[in-house]
Amino acid sequence: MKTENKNKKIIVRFAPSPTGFLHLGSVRTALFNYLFARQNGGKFILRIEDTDKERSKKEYEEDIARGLKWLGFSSDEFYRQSEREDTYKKYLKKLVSDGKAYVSKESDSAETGKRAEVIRFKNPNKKISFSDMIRGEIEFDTTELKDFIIAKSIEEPLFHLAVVVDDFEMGITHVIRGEDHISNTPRQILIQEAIGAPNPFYAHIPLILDKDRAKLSKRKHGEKVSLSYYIKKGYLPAAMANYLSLLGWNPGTAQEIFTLDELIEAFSMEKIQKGGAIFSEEKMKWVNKEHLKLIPPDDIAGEIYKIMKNFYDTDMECVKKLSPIILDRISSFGDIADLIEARELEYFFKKPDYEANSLKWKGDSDIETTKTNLKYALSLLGDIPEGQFTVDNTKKALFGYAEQKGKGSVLWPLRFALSGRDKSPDPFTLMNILGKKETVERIKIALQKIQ
RNA sequence: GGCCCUAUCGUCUAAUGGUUAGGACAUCGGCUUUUCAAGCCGGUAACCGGGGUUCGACUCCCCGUAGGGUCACCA
Repeated sequence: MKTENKNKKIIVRFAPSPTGFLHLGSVRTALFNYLFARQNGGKFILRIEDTDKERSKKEYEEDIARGLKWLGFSSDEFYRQSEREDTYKKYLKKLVSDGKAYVSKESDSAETGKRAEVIRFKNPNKKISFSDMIRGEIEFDTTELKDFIIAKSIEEPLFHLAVVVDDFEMGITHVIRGEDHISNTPRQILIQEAIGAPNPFYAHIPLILDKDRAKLSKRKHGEKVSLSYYIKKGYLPAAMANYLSLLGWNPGTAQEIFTLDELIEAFSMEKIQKGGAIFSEEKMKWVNKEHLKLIPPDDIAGEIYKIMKNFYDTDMECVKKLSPIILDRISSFGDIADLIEARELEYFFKKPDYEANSLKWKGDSDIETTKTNLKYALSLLGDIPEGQFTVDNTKKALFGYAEQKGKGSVLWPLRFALSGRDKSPDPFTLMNILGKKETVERIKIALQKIQ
């Protein structure tokens, strides 16, 4: 049954229906199609399957286009099925006149609201088998499919007819789609045979599953199945593609972090998994963080600045200092807003407010020790010139004393005086960011609080 | 329920008849300029069950079991 298209240019298509926001499963289908096309110098076609006029919405089509653009999956051709009805009509007419399809009178249309007449495909009732590139030989007995409906009327084709006609006319060589389409394949092959179209190669990729091992569905999981949710969360397009590629595929090496170009290079159909894979936001966060590390520091600072300036009166110079400690604490840009909301960054912009008792290290018996240490630290810091408040210099100045008196006893009060929080970066980093003047002021305030 | 697909640590996966069953995420310990975060080091953790085939099965075959997909005038 295999068609002789080995030497032809590879042409694939991503064919979503605009009946909802771009779904993660669709994104991965698009990704595999895109990678396969680009790797083989083939064509990647985007085809909007909007034959269902009731459910198709322009905003969903726009969401699909926006998502693909964001991911960087450029398409070579674009089609909208709603604009190709003349073509389907031509095939439908031919099918009917050839006796391979017929207009069927339906009963009980009055109660169900369904049409009195539809076009049914005349099922030859035979066994259909095809070789799936991922699963191997699959056989169906089409008898149970009966004479299935291929169009509501000569003007209104349905899914199976439109798909087969388009794949034929567009010269699709490989149909790469979700496993949920396996059972649609025999119907489509039947139609291919009826219109004299060659059979494309098929590759049915496993589904993306939820924690309960069920298909990721909008109904059950809401916005988390939509790409737009992750765009909003500040994930990187390359990380998204990277993580999704790892769901149901592996490169055959230990490499896990890939740019899109590296993915195009490494991709292979043979390495696609057969079983469904559970989506893990945890691992995706890790992949995103790895991609974050690949970005030049100044670019990261730029992104952070864009977000920070909405909350604090700050400038690029300040953000560049803050950037490394923020990067350590986020896995996507969306986490920055969370950090700000949790007031984790507030003390960089405004003097902290806290109880004097918090300054005391848990190992010290009384706050007098805290006071002594803070005072002495202040004097040590005083020797460092204004512009040279680097991590190294402050460390050099304080460390001997800290080791002598106990690191916790010296360093904790210092850190707390600067941040006012139980959790923060270490005092040396804090001093470097705050600068000498602010550091000295905050230590003096701490000393006053103790009295 | 019919038809179809699938089955290795909690999760994503490697292994293409011979391995102490490997890696990654998560988790748990430890380390670090004694809070976090990040980083580094280490630990726990898997071949669904039963039959074959074979000198030898995670790997091949069969039967179970479990999970999933699909059964529209949606796509």
